[in-house]
Amino acid sequence: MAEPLRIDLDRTSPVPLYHQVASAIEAAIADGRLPPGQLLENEIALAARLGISRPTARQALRGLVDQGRLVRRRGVGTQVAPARFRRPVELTSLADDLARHGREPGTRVLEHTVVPAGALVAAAMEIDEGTSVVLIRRLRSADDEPLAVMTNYLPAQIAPTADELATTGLYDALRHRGRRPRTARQQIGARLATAAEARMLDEPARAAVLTMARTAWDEDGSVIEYGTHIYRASRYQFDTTLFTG
Amino acid sequence: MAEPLRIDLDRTSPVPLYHQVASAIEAAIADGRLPPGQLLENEIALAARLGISRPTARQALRGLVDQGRLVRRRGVGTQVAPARFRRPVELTSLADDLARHGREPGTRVLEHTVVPAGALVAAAMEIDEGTSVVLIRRLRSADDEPLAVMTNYLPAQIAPTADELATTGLYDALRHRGRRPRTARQQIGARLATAAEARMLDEPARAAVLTMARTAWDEDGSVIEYGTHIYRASRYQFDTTLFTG
DNA sequence: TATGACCGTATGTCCGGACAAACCTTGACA
DNA sequence: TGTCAAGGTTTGTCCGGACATACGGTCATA
Repeated sequence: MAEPLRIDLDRTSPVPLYHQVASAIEAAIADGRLPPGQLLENEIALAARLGISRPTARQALRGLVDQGRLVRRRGVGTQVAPARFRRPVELTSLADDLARHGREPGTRVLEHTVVPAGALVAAAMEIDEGTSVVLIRRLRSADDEPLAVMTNYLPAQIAPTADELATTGLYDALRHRGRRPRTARQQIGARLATAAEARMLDEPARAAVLTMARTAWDEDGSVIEYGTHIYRASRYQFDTTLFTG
Repeated sequence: MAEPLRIDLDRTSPVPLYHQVASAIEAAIADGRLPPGQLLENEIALAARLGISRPTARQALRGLVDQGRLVRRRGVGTQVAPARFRRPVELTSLADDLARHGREPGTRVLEHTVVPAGALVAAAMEIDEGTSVVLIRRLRSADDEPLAVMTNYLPAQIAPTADELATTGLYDALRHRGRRPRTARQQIGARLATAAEARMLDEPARAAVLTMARTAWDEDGSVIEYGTHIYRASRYQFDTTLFTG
């Protein structure tokens, strides 16, 4: 322990105390003030210093341990976890991926219509065949280079407008409507591009493309989105980190 | 609430009370005594009935909520979550995938040699260039149909023998040596098969193949395996489920 | 010098209580 | 009949305390 991390608490804020503490520590880890392996002060000292109870301090630390940002050992203390054990917190969207690599996302909305759900779409969305859904097809790009063609189906009452999608990602728009994805199932495969796809993506004929089909559910367990996407395999790959129980 | 779930606690056991409670509820969910959507009795009643304090009851329930087995809403109560919220537990291997679909895995070991690590392999395995590693190349099949060509690099001291690999999966062999993978990072992409690859996989020339590069670490943070794999896109796709924190 | 017992430290488990906030239902009123 | 306010229910947050258990180092002893 060099010097203890400074944490300002606001007891008038509606944000719970434990969350304020956790956010402060998380931020310190993220920007390097707390490097991997760094030992934190112990719970008792932390609680005393901040003027909170030990259970509250523990609640803050436990959340960070659950995210894999801290590791704790009895008799030893609490330290910052190695970077590779930290689990991602959000379902990533293409916009997030690009932003992380410092690339500029772009969107051209190719189609935005209401259609009756076909058999496949209805099954994926867990609705009756023929129910009206909004179909959105977008050409996504990074630094003005075409990257993917995305086809999404959404329940009519939560679908973003074409204007929204031109400036923001689909998941951001959904979050803005208070529908936060909680679970998603995705299937990743590959095939050869059709002539039309190759043209749109600026690829040679019969190039390999990555395919991804994804269904996303919110916390109520209802489907908020189903999409089938095609990515240029020459410019994009899926990068995931997995953890054991 | 039909009838309350019967839970027997053993206060002399070294197993914490909250864990005994959580296990009992988890088992009841697993075998269907508590179906999805079922409302549990409230925390206070549960604690009183079992003779434990409310914080202890909450700790049990919180663990199950974190695993996605229960959902709670203030003013409403605690319910068993929809089935799809239950998280998968393990890093999956090909053998696991095939077993889940009831297909018979097969392995032909094409190569099993000691080689000095090249620049790419050394970087991925976090070792010095030129260090001796074991290279293993296998042709994997399902129901006698070729499915993938897998190339793995392992630290020499933990590498399974060719005989082991003929009958069991790589991860099983590593687990058998006490090296359990804890984290893995994988990159999934696609490209066209080379002529030799197409021949091995029984695919037409210039077919699309899925590529996967994976690095796995154990609980100490040391690399236990690095592999680059090629899958027949016509017969295989990656199926993953994602969750938000 | 090597080894084992001891002890301080830090987290793990558990208890009891109090108030706040969100949710649903009910009933009164327009 | 429709709507809004009130109240009861349930989980969320926070406090204070107590003892248990695992870890690591130190010190005394063989």
